[in-house]
Amino acid sequence: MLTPRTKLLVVIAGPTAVGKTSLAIELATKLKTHILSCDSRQFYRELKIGTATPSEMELAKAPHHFIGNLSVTDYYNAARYESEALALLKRLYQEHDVVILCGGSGLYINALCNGIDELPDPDPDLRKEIKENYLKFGVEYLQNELQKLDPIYYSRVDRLNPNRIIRALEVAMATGKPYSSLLTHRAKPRQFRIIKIGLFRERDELFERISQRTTCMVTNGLVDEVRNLLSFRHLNALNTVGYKEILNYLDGKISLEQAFTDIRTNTRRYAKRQLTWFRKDTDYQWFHPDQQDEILALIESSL
RNA sequence: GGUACCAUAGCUCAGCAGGUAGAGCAACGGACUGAAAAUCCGUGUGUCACUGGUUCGAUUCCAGUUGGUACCA
Repeated sequence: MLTPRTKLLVVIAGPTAVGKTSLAIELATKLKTHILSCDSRQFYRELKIGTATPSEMELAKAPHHFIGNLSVTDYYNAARYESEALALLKRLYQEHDVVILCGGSGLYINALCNGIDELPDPDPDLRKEIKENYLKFGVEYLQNELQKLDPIYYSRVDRLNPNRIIRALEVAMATGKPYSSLLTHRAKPRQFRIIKIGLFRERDELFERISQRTTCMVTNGLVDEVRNLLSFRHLNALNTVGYKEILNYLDGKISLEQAFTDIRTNTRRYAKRQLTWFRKDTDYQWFHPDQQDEILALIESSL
């Protein structure tokens, strides 16, 4: 008796500039399948150069999804990604046994693999109001409100992180329930199996690649890309490594040379945070990006 | 060649009237549930250039050596 073949999601994750894109394309070509990008900034079609979005040539080699699918003016979040990616996977699995998820946004990868709790999207007016009070009365205001509305979360949250508390407050105010009571910390069941592959390079090697990629972005016209986005500078999508620094330059706050240096530094820090995130997920099996054959063998043995 | 000054963390530099040292930046570690390339927390990582001398004790004082900078030749 034949058992139905279970579908497989291959997660290719790792720090920025490690070489995820080209490996994913190679794998997708060999497995004749699609790539779901999971990069919270490559969603935005206006952010191309500074986010190292795959080139037209690369995109042509394998079907990609979630690249340039949004405008910087669109609102988006990890929960939406979860439902959209799940819906897309359902379709793709009708014709493919394996699909590749490729990206460096840990929260979004988790949202797809484990699910994210059902919480309300932020109400912009409410968020604005809380934020104004925060700016007026400081983080103590946030802490006091949280202690009243959700003492449990208050006891364990990082109380100096305004974003965390603002989110907890807006959920508590919108639902009338403590934020902590809505978090299940339970993984949602999935109709497919998942293998997680982490890509790793020595720090020196990674930093060298970051440095070279930054030089490349500049040559490819990053400054012009940012200049064309000046009217969108207040949007969250522009709060991104590569864009913030060039904005500082265009504002005359720093030299162009300094902006490049800052991009390199901030990209290294971003890579470090990504590594911290992925390291704690013990499901990852780590490979050097050159170990394509080993990775392919692992995937095929899982099919 | 002479004179002066300098040599302390990856970098820029404090400091010690003698009791083995500390800031900023960088770096490193961590947190993370609708902002996540975001946001936030933590950590000094050192042959105090080298070799001697004085001293109970030298990174600190003295001499020499090496390297650097400036000026004079």
